[in-house]
Amino acid sequence: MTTTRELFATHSLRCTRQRMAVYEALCECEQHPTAEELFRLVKPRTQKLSLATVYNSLETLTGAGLVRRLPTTNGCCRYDADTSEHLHVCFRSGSEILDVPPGLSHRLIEGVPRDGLEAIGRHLGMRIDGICVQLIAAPEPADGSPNGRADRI
Amino acid sequence: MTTTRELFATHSLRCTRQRMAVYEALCECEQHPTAEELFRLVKPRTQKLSLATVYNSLETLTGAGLVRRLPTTNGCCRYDADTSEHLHVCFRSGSEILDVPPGLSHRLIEGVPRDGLEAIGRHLGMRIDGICVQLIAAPEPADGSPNGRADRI
DNA sequence: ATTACTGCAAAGGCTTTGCACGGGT
DNA sequence: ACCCGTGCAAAGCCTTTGCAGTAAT
Repeated sequence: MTTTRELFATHSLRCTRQRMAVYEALCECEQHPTAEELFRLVKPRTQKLSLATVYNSLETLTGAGLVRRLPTTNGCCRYDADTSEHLHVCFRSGSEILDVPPGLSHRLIEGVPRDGLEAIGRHLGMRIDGICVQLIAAPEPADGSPNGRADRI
Repeated sequence: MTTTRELFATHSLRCTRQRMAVYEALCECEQHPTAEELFRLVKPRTQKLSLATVYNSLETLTGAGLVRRLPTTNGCCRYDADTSEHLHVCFRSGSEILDVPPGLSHRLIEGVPRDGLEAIGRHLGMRIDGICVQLIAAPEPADGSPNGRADRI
């Protein structure tokens, strides 16, 4: 078990009270909060914390690779301290993002054909070095309505 | 070949000059533009078009299922008139989104275990009715640098 | 004739930035 | 002692909204 201090040191990050509080709170979050949500969560337990610092910390941590920014469809970023490759479930409402359990995440990510990715990378002159999978969830209709069934995709 | 008029009629959408121009321009786009980019593209060929109307049109078309909003990581939405399930490549810079060729898209999407999705849906009390896959691309390093190789994922 | 859509400009979220101060190394 | 990180408030970007006029059905 490495401490936040050690982890930050490894990445040449200064251990400020605020930055550590932000990171540790994010690590404990099951759902992936927005900057604002994280601020409201961390603020009460931390003296002298501003929203700007939450943004700055998240930016720094993202740059260091300790935090991942999750793409969203409503212009408001969400953050994840689990940087391992795993899937997310997003609600059509855009209200929340959840993790898919590791088992299924792993199964799907293993199913990705490596050679295909490399081919794309070569074609673009880029390196494909990450994958982001979001399952889109909509409210379950009461009856078996004809459209939008689970097998649509 | 159905015309835009017919398509809109099918979805009970009014055929305004602006809305049709926005939709047809988006259909022709290879890359997936932001609202602003689309506006700059359509404006010269369309009399009386405002940016607000581009936003309104995209919102309406998205609601009708003719257009898809692509999640991004920088708080600025991109749009895609191809609503079939396919993969995207996103650059770390956030500057652009490209399509993955249908062949590989299809191969990957077919690899998704349906039973797993259904299990997740049941668990959430939701219906999983879409999937969004983004491959993340970074500039190819000149040498074979140790970290961030294509096989990281 | 009715109703929805448009343009314009203002307002609204989310995020970044400039600057002076304080804290980490 | 040095320099980065912080707080605050202002500015910035993207998007939505209110309203009066216009166009589609």
